[in-house]
Amino acid sequence: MARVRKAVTIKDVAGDAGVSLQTVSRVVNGGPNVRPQLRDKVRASIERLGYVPSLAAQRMSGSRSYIILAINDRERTLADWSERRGTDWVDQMLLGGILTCSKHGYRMMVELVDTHSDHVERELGAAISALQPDGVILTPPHSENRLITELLAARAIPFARIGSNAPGPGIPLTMGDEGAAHLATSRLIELGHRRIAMIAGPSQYSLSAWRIDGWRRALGDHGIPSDGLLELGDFGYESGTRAARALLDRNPDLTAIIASSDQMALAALEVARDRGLNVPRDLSLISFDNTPIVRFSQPPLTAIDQPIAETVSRAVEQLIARGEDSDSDTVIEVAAALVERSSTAPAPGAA
Amino acid sequence: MARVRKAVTIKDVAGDAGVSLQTVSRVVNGGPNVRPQLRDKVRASIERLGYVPSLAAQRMSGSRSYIILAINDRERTLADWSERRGTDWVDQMLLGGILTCSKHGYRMMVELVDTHSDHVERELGAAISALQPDGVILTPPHSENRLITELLAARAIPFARIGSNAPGPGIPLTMGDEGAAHLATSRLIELGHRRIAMIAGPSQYSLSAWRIDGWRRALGDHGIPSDGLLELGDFGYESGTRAARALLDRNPDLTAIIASSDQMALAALEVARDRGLNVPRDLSLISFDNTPIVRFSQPPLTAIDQPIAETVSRAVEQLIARGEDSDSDTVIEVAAALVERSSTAPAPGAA
DNA sequence: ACGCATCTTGAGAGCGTTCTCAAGACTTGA
DNA sequence: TCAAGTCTTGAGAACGCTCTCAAGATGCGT
Repeated sequence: MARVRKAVTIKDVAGDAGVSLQTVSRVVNGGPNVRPQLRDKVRASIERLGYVPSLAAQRMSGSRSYIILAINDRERTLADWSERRGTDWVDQMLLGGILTCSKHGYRMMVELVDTHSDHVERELGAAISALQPDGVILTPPHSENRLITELLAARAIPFARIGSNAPGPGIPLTMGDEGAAHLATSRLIELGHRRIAMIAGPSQYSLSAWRIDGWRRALGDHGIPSDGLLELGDFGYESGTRAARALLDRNPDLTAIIASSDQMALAALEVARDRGLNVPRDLSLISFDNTPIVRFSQPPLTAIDQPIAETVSRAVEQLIARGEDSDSDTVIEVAAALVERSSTAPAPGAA
Repeated sequence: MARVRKAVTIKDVAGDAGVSLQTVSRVVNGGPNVRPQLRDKVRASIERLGYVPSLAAQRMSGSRSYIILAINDRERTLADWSERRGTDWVDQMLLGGILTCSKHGYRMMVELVDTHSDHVERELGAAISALQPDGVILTPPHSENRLITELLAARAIPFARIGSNAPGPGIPLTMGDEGAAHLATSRLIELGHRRIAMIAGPSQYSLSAWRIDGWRRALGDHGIPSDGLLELGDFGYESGTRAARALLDRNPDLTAIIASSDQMALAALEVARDRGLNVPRDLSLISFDNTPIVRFSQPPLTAIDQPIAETVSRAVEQLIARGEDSDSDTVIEVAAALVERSSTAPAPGAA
């Protein structure tokens, strides 16, 4: 019926150590002015009783809630999830976030929000009111969603925008998309490829443009034209199939494709297989994301590893460190790396 | 500096609607005795002001925290994650849980606990003290970890044990492992297979034994012996490689393998490929889990879909519905399904 | 030694909500 | 019409913590 063992409160500790609540609170929060002798005594009591402050009570009195909220798009996440496609952003955010949060005594909560319509304000607003998080982490494409950023700014909730380098409220972080695309493209050029196509993401994502820029720049570095070598997808498998077919139809001499997501890359892999093209012998493939699925395809794909977890981790740290005034103009950039597996090889007929 | 727009509290609503705090509280919580006219008035105020109760304050006063905690093994999760193997249990728990929680106004939090050593009590205890969750969900093998179940029982926190059918405190739920293994094995027998091996999970998992039982029972149904056809792994890729090799070495006439995890199945797939065996022509393969990675292997694997999300969802519902006294003797069983893809085919030389 | 600043400690209020309990309004039955 | 309920509403305490502020203890310069 009633709780068997009532939770240990600060009062119990105070009684046990023979001091006031306030002193215990100071010790717990690392307050500056406590005699070492008393501090040790209080610490011993805390240890003995197994006292851990109640998050709820801390939130009630102090200003902090020790909660960082990660926002994800509900529709997209649920679709990916129910169709067993993998929900990498959510996973990476959760795990990257949890680790860094717990290092600072914080917790991470994941919230799925319908960011499509004007439900945003209602849903995100409700989450914020209920949780009163100390910070919010936004991922593309929500990082640049005016409705969201303005809501957060209006409520004075510190937030990080991943995948955005635009000025404005919040802390901007990027994952070096331009550089990563440049790196991947350069690597292919180095392998002798000259006809290198790009299956990019949808245009409402800034990172789509950055990746296209990086690809174009690498080609330009070597005076290679990019005409007819660009297709847009929506990161999903089907769009990858369509894009790969169009690219291959239009460019019979194509020897390499860079896809802006693992799903699209795997789709391209299947299109190639259907057409009797061997990857990597006839066609090299590089994908973006490096989620678990590309490790087990045949062949395993060379991929740009999106450092989502690390970026989220950085975001969490910034949010915690800065507290209230969290706006920043300097973009934090976490570099992406190229993980070479077996879907890339020298261009056919190249040295 | 200070919050720009102070959060809307129940007091604001009370003022706006011209009633007492208590009445607003009653309306919010669906209390029984409020005049319809007043209720509507209060609701209108809530709507207009965009009031959402503070979780922290609710927890402070009422008995509930509206938080369900999902426990996962830190070490295992982090290993799977940092090596990009996929963290399916965490994903499924999170998403299955979030959906059902939010349907009831609850939230789900994921906690990584070092369940290896005696850190359990410390870490889990701390999480419980800090969060004071209304319920905890345990997954294998922690569902049967005495240290954990006793800690939860002692603190009178309702909890669900997924993958456990043993008596004891908490709500037991299983995913029909015996039946699923029986189903998979029967299907292979139906396809003409007679030499069907099993790569099972480690013995500290009850579900390992259940799956073995189901496999044996199906073989027994048809008078087929199982000698020399069982290997144990640890669910990981490397263990799958070892097991598949041993099995194939020992049984040259093997035509089918059931693996107790996707990782082990993919390992078996590679072992087969190395030995020049075509899957499914020479060797059929069925895995357990049905995580995203098996959809994109070559060939895509036939798999038992572990209904983790649905099971977690059921667990959440039970936890919420039962409240305080959550012990149950009747095991809730969520059935697993067989998803046929391209790694299964009639046995070589069969009709 | 004295006055003043600084360090250390504690008392009391307040955070937003729900709980308990009491008071008033409204029924119902005779 | 009156007594005895039942509904409806509100007042005040309580939850566990941190904040503000004040008081006592200690240290410093002269």
